[in-house]
Amino acid sequence: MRLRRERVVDVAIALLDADGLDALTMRKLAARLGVQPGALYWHFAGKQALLDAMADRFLEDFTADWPAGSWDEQFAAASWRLRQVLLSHRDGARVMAGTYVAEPNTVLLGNRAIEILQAAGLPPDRAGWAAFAAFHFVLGHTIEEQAQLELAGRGAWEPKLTVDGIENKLAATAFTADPAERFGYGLQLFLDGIRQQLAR
Amino acid sequence: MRLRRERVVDVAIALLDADGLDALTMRKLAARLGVQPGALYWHFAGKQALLDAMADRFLEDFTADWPAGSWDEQFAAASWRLRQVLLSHRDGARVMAGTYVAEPNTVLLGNRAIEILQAAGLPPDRAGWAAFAAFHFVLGHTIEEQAQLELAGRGAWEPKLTVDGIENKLAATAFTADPAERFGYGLQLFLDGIRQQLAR
DNA sequence: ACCTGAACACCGTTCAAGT
DNA sequence: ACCTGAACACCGTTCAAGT
Repeated sequence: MRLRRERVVDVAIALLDADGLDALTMRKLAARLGVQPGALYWHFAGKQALLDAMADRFLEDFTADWPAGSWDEQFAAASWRLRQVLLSHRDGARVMAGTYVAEPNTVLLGNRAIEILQAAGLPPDRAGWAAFAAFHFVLGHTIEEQAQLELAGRGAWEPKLTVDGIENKLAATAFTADPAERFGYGLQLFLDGIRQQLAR
Repeated sequence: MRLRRERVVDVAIALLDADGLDALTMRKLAARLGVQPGALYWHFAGKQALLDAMADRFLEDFTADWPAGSWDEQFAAASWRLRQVLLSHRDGARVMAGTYVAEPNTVLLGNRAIEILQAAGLPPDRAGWAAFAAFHFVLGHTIEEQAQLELAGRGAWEPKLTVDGIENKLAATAFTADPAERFGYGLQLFLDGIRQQLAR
């Protein structure tokens, strides 16, 4: 069968969803594929290359059905959707954060984001920087959101609201509120900032 | 000597700066301390606890000499300084990104950021969410900045400006421009967003 | 072209026992 | 209180050799 490379990514993602990123090893993956560990290195240069392929798979068909509307509606919808895609795979955000933007679907998404912002009126380079900043926010937020999910799922979960006798305000606001509400607020902050830039 | 725990962190950071995060292993650290690997587990519950302590050390004296000025000047200055601190240690941003906000200096910094934004006029919870969003931006930006430094230092560095025949616009804008300029732009976007919120 | 067998050079962590 | 000795249960990666 000539569909090996794709199947490796399929099973790797299944393993990720089941056991998490820390438990995703080349050896376990090989075992599940009924193959020797070394065989994987014919298909992928190394573990990171496999992770890159997995992250890119997350974004499959992402740009295919793109949201309609004004530039800020499109940008907001895409951001919400990216968060959703990352949340739909265990440790999804952490996987994506470790990759470099060089795989096809990732490039397509980045280009699309830049085009939206350019069409809105931002200069090309600023559009790129803004897209990057937004990407960092979504990743950072979702990594932390999933980290909380892991901790909650693994039992022991006390937010540590005071440390060394001083109040942990960041923890208090972050762990109490609804993650989606927090995400929406950060996104709004970002969009307001771009609008302000456009007004200049 | 009763200063063991602190010395472990000292040497761990020295090892990080010299060889990078991937080469920082408990066994190498133990060897450099002239001790058996197992000995480290008397001082730290595990490797992550050591990493947490290292990240918190990065922020030592951070809140001690806090910038003066209006709320946005203070916030901007603190952001620039955080980036600088992370850049001053190899893989510094990646180390900090892996930790949870529960160590003393990290908590102090988070609280300070929230207080600034609250004094500016943001409600307590919004101040926390905004501080988190800013933190995510700084970390995300600096991780990627250091990833580029690693790649550049390790030789092979061609930005891959096209992939599968399509242009990689994100890479083009991100790898061409001055990182500090990009950082400043993202920060401005963020501050503009907060000002917009305050105006409502 | 694709995989096996078998090795190399490591890891983090635990824990009885020592001092 | 702090560390040793020694083990346990793994890792990612390479590469000749097979088919």
